[in-house]
Amino acid sequence: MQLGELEKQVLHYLWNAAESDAKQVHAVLGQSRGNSLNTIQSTLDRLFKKGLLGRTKQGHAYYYSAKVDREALIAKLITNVTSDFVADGEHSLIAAFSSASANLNDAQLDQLQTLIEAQRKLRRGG
Amino acid sequence: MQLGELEKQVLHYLWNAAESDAKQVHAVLGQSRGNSLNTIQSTLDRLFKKGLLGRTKQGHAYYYSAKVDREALIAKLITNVTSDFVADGEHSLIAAFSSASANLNDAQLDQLQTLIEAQRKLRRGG
DNA sequence: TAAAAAACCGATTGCCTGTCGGTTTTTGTT
DNA sequence: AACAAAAACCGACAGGCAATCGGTTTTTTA
Repeated sequence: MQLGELEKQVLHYLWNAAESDAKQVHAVLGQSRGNSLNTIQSTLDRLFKKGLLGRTKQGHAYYYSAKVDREALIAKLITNVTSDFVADGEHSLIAAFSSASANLNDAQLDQLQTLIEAQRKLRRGG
Repeated sequence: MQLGELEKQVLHYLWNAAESDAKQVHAVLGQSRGNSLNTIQSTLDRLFKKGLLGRTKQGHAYYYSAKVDREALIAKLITNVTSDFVADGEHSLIAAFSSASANLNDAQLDQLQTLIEAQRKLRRGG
């Protein structure tokens, strides 16, 4: 699943704003980019069809909100883009880590360590 | 940088085979897919232009070989696809892990832990 | 130097995002 | 119910990229 520039901007917007209708998104993004309201509408619709946004009709218009948060999207994109290169049973994140660990600095390594510890604690039931 | 299906297959092939010319790649991949030799040639050329393959002329034909290994490619793809969603100083893998950690089983958690440890060891110089 | 092999060029198809105009449907209001 | 306004929906076109080759040029080799 490929994300275009406008699609990314819309996602960013919806991660920081309350659920919005096309008009509102257009007021913020479309204006500066010179897009028509229709363009924003199409983009919202495409993102909805991709499962990245949810929507409910409120009053007269659809209100859109992000269905996946930023972290989940990142995880999803990583899985998508790497799945053809990781073996069965191998978790893409782990494969990814083996590939990229050298690019993490010490602080980031610590951070990951902490996250793992937190996850373990959760599983121990505490 | 978007990779097509054939491009991925070619990369896979070249990770496991000695450097090959278009003819050889075609013999293995093109045959089964019903591609013409030209198609394979174009694909090799595209991958070369993308910097993913290297090539040298030996005898009468170019011999191609992978210029990036699987792990490096995975890392590159991850960076590409996530860069618009991670802040400066943040690493996409860590963001991804925050959201996906719950999906890893205990063994995978251990595996990651081990990889981190290995990376630390490397940095200590041993 | 001529035949064979390979490289290179250009064109077409198909898919996806961006972009909207125009039409239909929905909604809210007399 | 009728109508105007708002929004959704449809369809079309442009631009970019991978896949796909036919055909021509260049390079090799015999």
